Amino acid sequence: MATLKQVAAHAEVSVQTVSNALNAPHRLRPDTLARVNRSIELLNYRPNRNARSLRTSAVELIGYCVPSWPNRTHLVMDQFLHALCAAAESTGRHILLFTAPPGVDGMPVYDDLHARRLVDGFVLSQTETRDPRHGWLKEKQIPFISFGRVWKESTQPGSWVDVDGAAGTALAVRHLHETGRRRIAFIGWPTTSGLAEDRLDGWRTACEALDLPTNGLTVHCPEDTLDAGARAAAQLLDSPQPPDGIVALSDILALGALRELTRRGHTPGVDIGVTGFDDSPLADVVSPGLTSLRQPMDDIAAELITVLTDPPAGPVERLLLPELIVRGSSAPG
Amino acid sequence: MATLKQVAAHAEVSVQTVSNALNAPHRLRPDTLARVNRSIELLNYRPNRNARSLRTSAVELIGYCVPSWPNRTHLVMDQFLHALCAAAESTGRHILLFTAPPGVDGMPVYDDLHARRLVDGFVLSQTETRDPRHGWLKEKQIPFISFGRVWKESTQPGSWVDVDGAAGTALAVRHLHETGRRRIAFIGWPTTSGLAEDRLDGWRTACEALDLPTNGLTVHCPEDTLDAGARAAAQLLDSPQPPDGIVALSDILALGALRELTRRGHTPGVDIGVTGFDDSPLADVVSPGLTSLRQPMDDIAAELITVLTDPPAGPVERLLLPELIVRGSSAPG
DNA sequence: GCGGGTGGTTTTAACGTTCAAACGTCCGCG
DNA sequence: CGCGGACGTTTGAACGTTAAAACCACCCGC
Repeated sequence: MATLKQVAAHAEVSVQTVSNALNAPHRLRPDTLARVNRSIELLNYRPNRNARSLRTSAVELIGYCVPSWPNRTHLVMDQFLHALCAAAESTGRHILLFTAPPGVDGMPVYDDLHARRLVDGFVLSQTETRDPRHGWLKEKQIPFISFGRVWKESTQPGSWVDVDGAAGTALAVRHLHETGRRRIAFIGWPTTSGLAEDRLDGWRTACEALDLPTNGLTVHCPEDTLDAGARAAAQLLDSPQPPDGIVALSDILALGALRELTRRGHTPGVDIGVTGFDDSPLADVVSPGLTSLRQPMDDIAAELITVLTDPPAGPVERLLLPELIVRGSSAPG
Repeated sequence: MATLKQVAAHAEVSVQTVSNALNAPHRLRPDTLARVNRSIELLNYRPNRNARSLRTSAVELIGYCVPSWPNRTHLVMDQFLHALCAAAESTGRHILLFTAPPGVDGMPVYDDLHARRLVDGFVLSQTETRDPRHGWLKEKQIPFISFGRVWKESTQPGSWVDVDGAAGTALAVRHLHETGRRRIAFIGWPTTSGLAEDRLDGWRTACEALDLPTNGLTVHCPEDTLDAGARAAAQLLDSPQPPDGIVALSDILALGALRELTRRGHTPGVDIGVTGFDDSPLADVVSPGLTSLRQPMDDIAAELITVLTDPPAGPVERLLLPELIVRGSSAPG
């Protein structure tokens, strides 16, 4: 494995000149630069990142705690990770994975990784209501950026990027309205979760803006399962004035609803329009396809990495819009 | 941030003695050790990993290329990643994520990460038929371990760990047989994929061992979607002698089959037993629950890390058994 | 012909750690 | 009493890189 020293010897310049050829090429005379580059090429030199990091004290690694939500399926994690990696790589950085206990118990792990200089900072996700990690990291002056808001706190420590769930469900409502639906229901989770409240708000606001009814058109499912979605749909369909559109908080709930509709002989997309959230791989794999709100993973990841690695003066608080992917469940072919 | 030097000054010993206190405590006199440890504690010292790696030329990081299979849903990736991280951490290592083009085009990325000493070695997954990566890495003497076999090669470069798909489907067949089924069908993929062939073999062998019929009881789906699974089930049910059990190659196909059964008024688990493969989160989220074969992720990950970080003399080739998780789709509760 | 830049290159030192060798002290043994 | 060895500790050097300062030509203007 070639080192700077060997390249320098080969190109008959000093070590520092080779270093400059890589980090500040404008400082070299063009012919020297060419000669050095030839030697680099010839010896197949690659800078040793450990030596560089030791000197500059920047490791160009970003920590990400691999999530393990026990009871919630995480169907788009691979998309997120891929986007995050790609965004990091576009700035010459990489993602380091680790595990940690949830909540404040995990903080020593974060601290240790940072103190031992394994990472420069962290990307947080799976943020929870009143997530303690943000305050802790801020306190310790460890760089981080949050994907997701710390709900129900008046002021949130640090910067965050999130998807505008309310705008998303509003988008779904308007789409269903445009395709002729006039009674649009919402299937969600209990509003103890900030995310659930956000998406519910969007649905309600959009309905009111369009003069659509909202009374008796919400069901809160205790869990995120197909059965729960199916039961919610059944409850709505059995009501005196059943809906002709359903906005679901998640793809899983939406798929459950679709199953119930099909079971009762309805044709999703024709009789009743249904939308989900997240555009998980499943949305494209069922029939009819499930209309769903895709989180703009590439934009999210790019923003996360930018803000983390090159932080502006003040805190960044950035909401991104999801995109409605229309499939057969709301507007057949 | 405290350094060895500062700890040494505080404990009134030399730098090397502090280093020894951490790496070879038996060399110190007990009272010196205690004194040094007190100083370490007091100054909250954490060794700088970059400096250590520079000296020892081992970074204790393992590269893993974040998969992006375009048309195949990867529902258990989060489980795998979590297990892999945990296994790495139990040996003081971590996982570094990266992206790379598929096949041989991605190899420069692997090479670069290794040459620049960002990683010590790699864990490969998403191995394909005649995967070129193994030979390439072996050639370059870059350490790696494969999760998954390179199918259809007589000899595979390097060590691998894999799940015994044939044993899995055989397990499913015997389970369905024990619960009284006598015509057990198989829904799979075209046998161009080694994995598909493996699981098909297991089904066939088990059926033959039990004197069960196999003729006209296989369907090969071109894609891994719910619809494909549903169509396959329909085709089987429409045949002159319909099956009373279905072993599916994937959870997705199994769920498609379940949907078709329900649609036709059958009761899965009672009339017909169905099993899937992978025990994805969905298996537990549908009703009735889907009986499925769980890959022993923790064992797989532990084995991968062990073989990679502490390789035995010869190549390791290790098949692990999946575990049958019985739910309502095969044996209602 | 001489002070003052300027552009290009080299020298020196440092980042924080570990390895290998040197060192000093104490002990047992002949 | 002196010598070899074991034990515990320190010294010196090195890992591969970059920041900062020093250096050296060379050119310019007066």
